[in-house]
Amino acid sequence: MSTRNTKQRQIVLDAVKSRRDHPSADDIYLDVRQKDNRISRGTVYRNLNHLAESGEITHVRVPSADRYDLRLDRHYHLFCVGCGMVVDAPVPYQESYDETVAAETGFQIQRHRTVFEGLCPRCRAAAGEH
Amino acid sequence: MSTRNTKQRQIVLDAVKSRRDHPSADDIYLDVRQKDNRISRGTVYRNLNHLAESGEITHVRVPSADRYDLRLDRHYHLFCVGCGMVVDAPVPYQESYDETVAAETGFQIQRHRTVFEGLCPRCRAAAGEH
DNA sequence: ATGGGTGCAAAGTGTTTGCAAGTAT
DNA sequence: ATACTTGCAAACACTTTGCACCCAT
Repeated sequence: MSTRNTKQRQIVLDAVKSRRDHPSADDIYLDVRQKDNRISRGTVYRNLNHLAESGEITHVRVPSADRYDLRLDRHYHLFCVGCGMVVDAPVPYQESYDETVAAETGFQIQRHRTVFEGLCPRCRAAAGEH
Repeated sequence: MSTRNTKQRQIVLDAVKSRRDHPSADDIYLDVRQKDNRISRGTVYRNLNHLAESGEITHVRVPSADRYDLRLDRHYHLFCVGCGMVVDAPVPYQESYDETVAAETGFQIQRHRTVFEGLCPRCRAAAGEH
């Protein structure tokens, strides 16, 4: 056997699934501590890695700290450089890119990750009023 | 005045411009030490940040450590998950995405970053021979 | 029973920063 | 002369890990 269903792993998975805002590992840690205040950060990180590797959650790379996502389909993200908010991007994953790049480079492509950078409406307004 | 041409900054810029392999800050630090063995890591990091902000070099976000690029036009990258090698991707930057996403989300988009993940030919071969 | 999982704390990585001294303008 | 820069080392933020104990299978 190589995977066990521990109480901690389940709590971490539930925590990710109950949020729509692309939480960081520390966000999850804080949520998880509400349910069981003896879970350690190490356990949260280990389980997030494990769940992401096994495909039960998705891991999103953005500046400062990685985020986690309950969506399993491939999609892009927007990152607000003002406040760090992450949201899903309304453009489809371009599967053809992976084939094109593989064919032209000889790489065996697994996926690509796209992150749009800019200011969310709120931060834009805040920046605008100088 | 807000920008000075120090010997250190010039050496860092030259170091980035003399490489085609998307070096990390530490790679640049090591190169730079060949020319002047008193330059500190802090100075290298500060100058890389400064040069990237002023648009004289480009900064590439990939796992483990950021890289720097002498190319100034927007383009995508490939990252080998086996050896960490970074190369330019042979697909064009999709400017229309930025407009679409801005229009649909209300974000003020500055750019998007795309990184393809996979195995380079060498690592693929190494993995293949099991 | 057995080997993956946990809690804890320490150790890593990569990067930033406070400070006093140095230097480009 | 002024204020941006530097070198140094300490501090940071995020994440991983060694170890002894624990528990799901």
